[in-house]
Amino acid sequence: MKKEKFYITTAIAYTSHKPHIGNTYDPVLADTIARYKRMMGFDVFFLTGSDEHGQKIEECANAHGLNPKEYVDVVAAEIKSVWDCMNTGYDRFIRTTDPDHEMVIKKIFKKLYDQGDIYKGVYQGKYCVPCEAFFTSSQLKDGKCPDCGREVTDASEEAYFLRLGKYQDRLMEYYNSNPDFFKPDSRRAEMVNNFLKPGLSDLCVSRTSFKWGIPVEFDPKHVTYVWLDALSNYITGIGYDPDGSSPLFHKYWPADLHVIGKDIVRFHTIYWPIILMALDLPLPKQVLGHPWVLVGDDKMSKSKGNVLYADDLARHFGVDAVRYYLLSEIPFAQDGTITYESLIAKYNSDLANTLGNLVNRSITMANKYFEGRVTKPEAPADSDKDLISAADETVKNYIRFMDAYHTAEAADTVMEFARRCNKYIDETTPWILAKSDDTLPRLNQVLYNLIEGIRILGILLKPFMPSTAENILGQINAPEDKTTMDSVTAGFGKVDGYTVGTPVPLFARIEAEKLLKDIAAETADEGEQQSKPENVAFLDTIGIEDFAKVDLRVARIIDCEPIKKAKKLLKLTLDDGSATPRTVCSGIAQWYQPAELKGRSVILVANLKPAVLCGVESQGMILAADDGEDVRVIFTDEIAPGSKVR
RNA sequence: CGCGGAGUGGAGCAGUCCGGUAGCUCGUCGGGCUCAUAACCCGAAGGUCGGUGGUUCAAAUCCAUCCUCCGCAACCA
Repeated sequence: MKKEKFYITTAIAYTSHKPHIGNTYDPVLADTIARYKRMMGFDVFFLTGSDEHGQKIEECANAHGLNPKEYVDVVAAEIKSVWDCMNTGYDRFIRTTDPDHEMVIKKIFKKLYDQGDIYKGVYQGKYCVPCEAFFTSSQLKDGKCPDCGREVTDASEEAYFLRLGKYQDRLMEYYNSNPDFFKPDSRRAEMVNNFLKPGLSDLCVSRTSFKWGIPVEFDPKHVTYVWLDALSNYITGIGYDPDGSSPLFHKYWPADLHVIGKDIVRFHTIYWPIILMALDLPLPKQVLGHPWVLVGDDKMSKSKGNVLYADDLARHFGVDAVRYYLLSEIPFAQDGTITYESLIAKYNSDLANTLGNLVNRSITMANKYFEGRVTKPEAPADSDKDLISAADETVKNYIRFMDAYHTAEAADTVMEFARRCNKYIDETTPWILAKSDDTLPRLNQVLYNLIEGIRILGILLKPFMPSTAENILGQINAPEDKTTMDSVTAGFGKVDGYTVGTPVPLFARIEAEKLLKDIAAETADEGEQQSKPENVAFLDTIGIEDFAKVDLRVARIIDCEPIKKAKKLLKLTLDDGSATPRTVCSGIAQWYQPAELKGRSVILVANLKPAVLCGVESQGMILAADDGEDVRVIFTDEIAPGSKVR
């Protein structure tokens, strides 16, 4: 029988920095789904990789004194090693700098251009300078910027655009006829309301402002801009070619599942399908936009010092424990959190106590009472029926949850059965059965049921913890053909007998206090080198006359209030030494309360062209230091308003 | 009035569509057991299900309204 195919992908990781545990969730989740599908008999292709172009890479490379290619080689290798460390069994790790990818992107660009889906646009009278945004004439409100209502101006930069409007109705139809396209479904409304209903604006697919990208062949000033380049990895990675694709492509496309973070759902459910429609290719069947992994209540950030890396965690807890944590503790549709404390708690209770101890005590008893040998009883005892039906239920529920990609519920189901097995030991009291020869047959039966239960656990855990599963099945010496999903769906009691090996604890219990102390000591060492600002390239040298054009002076904050509707902005009223108060908007609301700013003096850029932000005119800006995560306003209290800053 | 999600015992979550004794894991306390990794098993305490008002014999669940948090969009001159 021909196997059904299953093509699964992850988002490709951006090569600007080493991926943290949140970034690592994506490939781990996809890997688990891929392993599950393989186990269920699918012919799986699993693609992951790295996204390596763009201005930011150019800047990062610059800051490290490397050329972009040298830089991405280093980071891509780092990403790959983290993925490998987490035991992700991908079939290809594609890099957007791979020659085959670059070649095909050029062809795609050309093809879409030739057929009129990509056109060269010029920002003629449709560019709002303050908003730094491009608008098509249909988007303008009374001929003015729809965002700020100001005049739009001519701009000279040209770029290529992908026509999206043309495909919008077809996309909506696709949503409607494929109710499972969005996972979880709640993302659908967000996309339809925010983007489809207002009408799609064309997508900019080229840039001239930086060089590190795939050149547009027929117009070398331009490089391909991120989304066309990055998204296309899903087809270039398996051999798409406008001039004739590989057998691999014909076999696996369309993708069955794109596993991505919720922040890029928009690109995968709007732009990507439209690119595919333009290429006349079938659309992916499902997009799973998973939530984020937070540390405590916060997003991970360098300056907060709360960044966790998968390889560090794996060093302390083992790869499988980290995988298990991510898969069982991150909810399907809500952000989850990870901390050392919660990881330790989960590790001890689920892995060491419930699962590890069950395996250990069962094998120990088999060795102690029967020298490792247990045989299949003739018929199950009445009192065992509950255990056996629990096993069957577990398998059924597990499959149901895994088919829906609800790994946390599936893991829960597995642990529930492990607990049921532990309870079974108390119910049957093997140590009492061992005291009399009369009850030895019953003892054999009990242990057989236990080992059989452990076999099922081992198989179900394969997608979650590959090496632990192998370890479990190895310790009970499960016959090769009885380590498959088929052997489990066939029902309980399909092994004739076991000769178990020596018990080796799967997960040693962790002493929380001690480990936390060690980790604290370790991070303290690193702390000194940490909290470096994000690498930003230095700008070209300017003359003093250029600097002199900037009118910097001291201003006192006489009033300060938040701007409703703007999360980041505070509205400052300044005394700049002149008679009239001046209004300035500043994006510091995350870091400063209005009350703590009133009365303080800051440095004002006084001759900056005014701009309207969220409906408030801002006449200048104030200076603040920004390391990419944290922001500190520069205060100059004690100096009179209006004083010159040089 | 931009769009959407969430608020349930100390913690993390389920239950809400299709009203009817509030459930799970961890933690705490008490007990049991000794095969096992101070593990395992049983039991108990702990919640006016964000507030208020309404519909109903009956509301965590339906309706209205308010509060708080989060994401997307906009916005860091």
